[in-house]
Amino acid sequence: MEEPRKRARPGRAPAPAGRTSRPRQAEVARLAGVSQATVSLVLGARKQGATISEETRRKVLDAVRALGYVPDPAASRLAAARNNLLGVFSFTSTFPTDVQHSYYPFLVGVEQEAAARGYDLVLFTGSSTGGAGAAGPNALARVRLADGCLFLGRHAPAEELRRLVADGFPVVHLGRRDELEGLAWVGADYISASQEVVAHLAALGHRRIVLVREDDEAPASTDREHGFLKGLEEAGLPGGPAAVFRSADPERELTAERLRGWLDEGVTAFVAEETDTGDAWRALHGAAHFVGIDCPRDASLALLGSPPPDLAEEPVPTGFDIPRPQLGAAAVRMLAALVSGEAAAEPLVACTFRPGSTAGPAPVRY
Amino acid sequence: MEEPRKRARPGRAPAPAGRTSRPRQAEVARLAGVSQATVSLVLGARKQGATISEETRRKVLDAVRALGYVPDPAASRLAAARNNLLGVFSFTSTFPTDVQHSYYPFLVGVEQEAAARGYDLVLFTGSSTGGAGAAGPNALARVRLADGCLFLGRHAPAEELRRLVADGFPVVHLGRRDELEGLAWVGADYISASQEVVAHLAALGHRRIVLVREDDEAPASTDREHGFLKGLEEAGLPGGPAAVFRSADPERELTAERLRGWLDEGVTAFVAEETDTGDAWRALHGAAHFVGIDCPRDASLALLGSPPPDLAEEPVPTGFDIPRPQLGAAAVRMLAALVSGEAAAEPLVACTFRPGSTAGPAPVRY
DNA sequence: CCGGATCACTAATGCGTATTAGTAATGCGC
DNA sequence: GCGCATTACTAATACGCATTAGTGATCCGG
Repeated sequence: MEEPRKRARPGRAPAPAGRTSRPRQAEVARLAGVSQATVSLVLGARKQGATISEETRRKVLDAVRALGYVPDPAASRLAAARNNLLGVFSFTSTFPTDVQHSYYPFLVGVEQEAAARGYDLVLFTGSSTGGAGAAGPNALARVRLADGCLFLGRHAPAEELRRLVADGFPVVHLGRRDELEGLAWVGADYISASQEVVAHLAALGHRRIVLVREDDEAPASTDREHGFLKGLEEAGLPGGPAAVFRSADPERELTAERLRGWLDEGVTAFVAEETDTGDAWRALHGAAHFVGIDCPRDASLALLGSPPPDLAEEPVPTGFDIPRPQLGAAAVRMLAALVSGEAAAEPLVACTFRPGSTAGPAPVRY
Repeated sequence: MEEPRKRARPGRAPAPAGRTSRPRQAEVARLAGVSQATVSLVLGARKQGATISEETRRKVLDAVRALGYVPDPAASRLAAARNNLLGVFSFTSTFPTDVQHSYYPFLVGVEQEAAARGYDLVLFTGSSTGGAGAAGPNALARVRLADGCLFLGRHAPAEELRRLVADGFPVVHLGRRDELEGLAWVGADYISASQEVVAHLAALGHRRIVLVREDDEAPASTDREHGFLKGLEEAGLPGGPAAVFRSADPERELTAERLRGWLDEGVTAFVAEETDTGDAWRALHGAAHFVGIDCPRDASLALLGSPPPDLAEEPVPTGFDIPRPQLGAAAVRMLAALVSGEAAAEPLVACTFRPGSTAGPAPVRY
């Protein structure tokens, strides 16, 4: 009878005998007198299924301790088909030298929430993807090594994001982003927060309020205007285009004369939006100062967001704070939900009202 | 004839058909019309062995791009290879709410250097209690997923670090750490920097200089003292215990009287070490102010490091800056060297002398 | 035109753990 | 004492990639 030709065994070269490598589940199993599968079951502590006798469990755990067994994360993650890695992508450096413009406040929340859920974070930057893979149309390909990815900043290229989303790769954008169909995002609820600020002013007796905003169409701007107008309506105050001033260089600047004009018309409160540059607030603040307004007494000011760093020393503006850490945490929650296929989490995060000291009772007119 | 009983096939449940999962090498191979092994060979670009025709290589790479294939890091690691990931582990939160104590400045350099070398960073958060890594005795096990790991802060548990090192896992500690045999580290060269500051003072004519330090034995402290004394010796100035003052509560505080005493003895320059709290500098600065010293004229002050944030507004102290980003970069270089088995890189990073305005010519004594 | 060498690839592993089908052993009801 | 459940395990995968022995094919020298 023809003995089947003994095929040689390809594959990995045998490990060098010298080094005592760290123990595997197989060694633990041998020592405990059980099978490798049993060791895995004892250690896994899975919710359902297998039942293990108390004695076996003890034997296994003793062996684990005796050998100092530590599971190999690579193997665990491979077998579980889950890396427990969440990507964090920012097109610019995640840690820019200029701390002011960094994503630091978001990362605080991202890190916490990720840690709480047992995820580790992989940091990708525009430059890092250039290292491993070409920075071509597939610059974002490398993020696929994670189970899902969080995108910071508005510079994430739409085409590539679309591709990831289309492939079913879990993606969450930090900051509202509606133009991209199917892209999950989390953002701050500027509408409610702005509305609340107006309500506050109205409660203080202000009957005419003007919003100063910049002339762009970012969602963050339109949301604030929306909330502002909603707040006016709710309080039964005059809204409409007259209540909103769009500053634009050089035609329409927020001049001292313009401010005086408003005051003469009976406007007693002014609201500025927050932008990257803080220009709206700076202009409003500057004009008010120039005109010589005694801020909480003659007229009230409010800021829909936080002041720019250079104005941080001034009296705290009435307005709201964007809870950046919570935003980061919410983004992680949503990403985790997508990764595990659960129902999507809440995309909007509430801002917190900041009383500040630039708003007071409306001046009494005789 | 008895057909051998068709044994059912245990193992993993089939993947849910709905979701298009990330592409595998197998899919790439199918698309390119080659075997999975060929894909691996093309992508691996290993030094020796297999030769691949130019055409096949092109077909494979095209397929890789078309599918957006990215290797699974866990699988790569398990197959005893690299995954181009470097871990960053901090026992405390990497992004603490308190920005002052953050590792941010280091991370700036870490990220840059890692990106430049084609590595991505994985943030392993030590504070993670739930989820994947229970905070038990094996909190550090997760880092083995990466090719190597950088440890920040002095809280990394020695036992676990020792274990990693013993297993030959590449580890670099940011900050000197001699007590752990075989642990690689990078640190700032406090000795040379301190010596340089003393040399500067000596060149300005100061003949008696006193070091004010706190009463602990951290390497950062002893190094500075070492460099200080070395500087004195080099300049032919009196050293010995009398030149060093260890402040300790409540017995030995840096009082105004003590300072006056030194001045009377002919001391014309004072040097403080930098610590987490900045207490040494604060005490020295405060006492000098209290005594009414006109700083660069009556006596010179120097700080071996950077001032605490609350004293940042004061005149810039003469001393040196710790180049934190460069330290981070150096740590990555060393880690990369360990990972690739090259010769170890330089562990010491030079500090940069900061002229400042608190040191001037020694006052002339008549 | 045949033996050996080189080339270009593929088949068949192994890495260490998680999962699941299967299987003895025991308990239980009637 | 026979079926049926339950309990407590184990055998046999699969996960995705790297590695290596092997296999045709082609080339080359004599």
